[in-house]
Amino acid sequence: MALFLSTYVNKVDKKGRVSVPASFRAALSGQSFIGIIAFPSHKFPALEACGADRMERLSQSLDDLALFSQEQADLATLMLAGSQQLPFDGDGRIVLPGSLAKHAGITEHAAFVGHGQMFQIWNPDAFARFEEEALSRVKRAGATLRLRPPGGTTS
Amino acid sequence: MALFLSTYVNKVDKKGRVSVPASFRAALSGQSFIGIIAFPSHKFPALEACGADRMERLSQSLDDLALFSQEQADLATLMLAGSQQLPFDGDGRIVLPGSLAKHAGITEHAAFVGHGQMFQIWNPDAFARFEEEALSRVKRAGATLRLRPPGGTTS
DNA sequence: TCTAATACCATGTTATCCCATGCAATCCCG
DNA sequence: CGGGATTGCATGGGATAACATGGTATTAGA
Repeated sequence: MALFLSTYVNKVDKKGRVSVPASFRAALSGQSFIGIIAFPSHKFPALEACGADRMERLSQSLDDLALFSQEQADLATLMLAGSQQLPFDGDGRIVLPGSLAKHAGITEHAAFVGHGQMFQIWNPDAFARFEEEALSRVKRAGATLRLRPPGGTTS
Repeated sequence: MALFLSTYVNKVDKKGRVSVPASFRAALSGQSFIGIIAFPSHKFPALEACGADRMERLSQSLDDLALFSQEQADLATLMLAGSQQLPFDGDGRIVLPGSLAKHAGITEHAAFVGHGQMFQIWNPDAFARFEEEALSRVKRAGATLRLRPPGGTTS
C-alpha cells in the first residue's frame, strides 16, 4: 500500500503542529527523509505534498519537461524553490510554516487529501467547496477514466 | 475465482462492522493490502469497492491524464480523496465509516453486489428497487451484450 | 539571558485485535 | 440413501493497543 488515499481532518495546535494521518505515514515509510515535502499549489489555495523520493523524481523530470514547454518547466522550478522539508516529530507531527499555512488559509484545522502518488493539505471548508464543484463538473461532463492495462510500471 | 459475483446481504453491528462475503474475500486473496478500498459512487446512492491492485492501476491511469488538468484534479479528488482503505479484521470484517454509510443510506444491513472486477455496497432496500428498475429497463430495451474475443486483457 | 524551536512525556478517545457463540451447509460414514 | 459429526462463516462482546492531541522540559541560537 504505497498510495495516499482518503481524506483526514486534523487539528492544528497553537504551536502550528499537525498530526500527519497514520496511513499517510505508513505510505512514506522506508524513505531516507523522515517527513514530508510540501509546496504551495499554483492552482488551488492548498499545499501539494509528497515524500522525498517523489520529489527527487520530479526534479529529475525537469529536463524532460523543458523539452516540451517552458511553462511547465517554470512551474516545476517554482515547486522546488517553494517547497519545504517538514520533518516528523516523534509522534508523526509536522509544523506548518506560516507562509504555507497562509497560502492554504489554514488556521484551526487541516485536511489531508489523498491523491494517489501525492497528497494535498487544505483548509477543510475550502476543500469541501472544491469537492462539491468537482462533483458537479464530473457529473455534467460525464468524465470517464480509461484504465491503463495491468502490469505496467508507473510512468 | 477472481470475480465478484452474486449478491449477499450482511448485518452491520453497532460498531459499524460488516462481514465481507467469503467469496469476495477469496477473490481478493494475494493482494498487498488485506482489505478493500471503497468510495462513494457518483451515479448511485451506493459505494464502489475493489482491491488495492485495482486502485493502484486507477491511480496510475490518473497519472496518464495531463498533469495539472482540471479533469485530472476532479477525478482524483472524487476517486482518491473520497476513497477509504478498509482493512479486514481477523474474521474478514470491515468497519463502514459514517460518511460512507451515510452516502449509501446503510444502517442495519448492507448488500454486497458483485460487478465482476469490482463490487458495490448498497442499502438492501434501495438495491432491490434499483434492481427492479434495471430489469424493466433491460426488458423494454432488449439490451444485448457483445462478448469480447477471448484472450484479451481485462478492460 | 531571553526567545524560539524541537524533543519528550502524558492523556483521553477511538479503533483494532482476539476470543466466544450460533447457525448452516457440507462431508463422511454407516 | 440417511443421519450424525465437523468445518466454515457470520455475528457479538470485551480487552488492548494505536493514534491524535495537549502540555512540559530541554536545547540551540540570538
